[in-house]
Amino acid sequence: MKELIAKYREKGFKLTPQRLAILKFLNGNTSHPTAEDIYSNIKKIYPTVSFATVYNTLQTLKDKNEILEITIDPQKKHYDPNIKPHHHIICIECNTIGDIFEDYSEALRLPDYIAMEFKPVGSHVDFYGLCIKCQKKERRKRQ
Amino acid sequence: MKELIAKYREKGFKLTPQRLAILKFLNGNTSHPTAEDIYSNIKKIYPTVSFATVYNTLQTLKDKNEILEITIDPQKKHYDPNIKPHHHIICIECNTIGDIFEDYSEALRLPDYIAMEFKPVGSHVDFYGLCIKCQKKERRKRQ
DNA sequence: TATTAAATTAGAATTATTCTAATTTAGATA
DNA sequence: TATCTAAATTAGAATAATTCTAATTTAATA
Repeated sequence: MKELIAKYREKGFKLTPQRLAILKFLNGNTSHPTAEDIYSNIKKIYPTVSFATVYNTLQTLKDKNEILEITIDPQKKHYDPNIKPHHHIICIECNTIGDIFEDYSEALRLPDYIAMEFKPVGSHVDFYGLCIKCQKKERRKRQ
Repeated sequence: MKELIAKYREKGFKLTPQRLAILKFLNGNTSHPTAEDIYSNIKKIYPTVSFATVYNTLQTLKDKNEILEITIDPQKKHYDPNIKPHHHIICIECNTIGDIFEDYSEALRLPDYIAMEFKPVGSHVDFYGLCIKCQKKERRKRQ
């Protein structure tokens, strides 16, 4: 956490307690929280925190390339503090998101006809499926 | 268009003029319209059409597997009448979406550790990049 | 310690989407 | 062809996610 603080101060971040709480919450978090998730967690410690602060901080972190915004859930955005390029799988039942650390970039070549229209800068694979919990629920239902 | 009508009537669709206009608009459309795009287009012909009708029809079409909902633009959903599985590339400047007809499924194997947590049912690749128009704009800016 | 640019806040505004409940209508049936 | 009814349409309200506003506070520097 010490390094975290040093790191953000270095980047010109003004380190407020709210912001620090958000950073702490995100640090190493693999649950892909939404803004709402972050807000309600921080609110426990700083009951006056506002959504604006959460969104502002997320925006700043995005701008500084410290978090990824994940567009895989049709309902809302999720955030991921792991900025190493990776992919995701979302459960079509409960929307749980899992991380996939696998480099598919070699295989993901664009066909020529589209390379003429777009210059790619990156790619991301959305897998969708059923998480283990929802698989079990499905099985129970079917019996 | 004749077949289109027959096809939907077969499926138990009640064919109202508004709905028909939506079907017509979507048929063969590769622009990945949003609900708003569809609404404003239909409104030209049926000025009293409501968003509810557009969303209802989209929902029905989704249920009947006649269109795909695309979650690639963080701002809103896009719709695609091409239900053949394919992938997309979105311009990070103007949000234009292009289709990529390429089967990557062989390459997109899930690593074991995640296959234990999720049973995959599908996948979709989001490419992001710059469309040709925005590439040109960028070049102009840089000069 | 004073200064100030940046951050926080409550709450309003905006945008996308969904819901409601009254009305209309397509298509089946008599 | 007229009647019936379940399904579709509508205006507008409601909801949910996100962004904006403008007044206030504060972290970090000088």
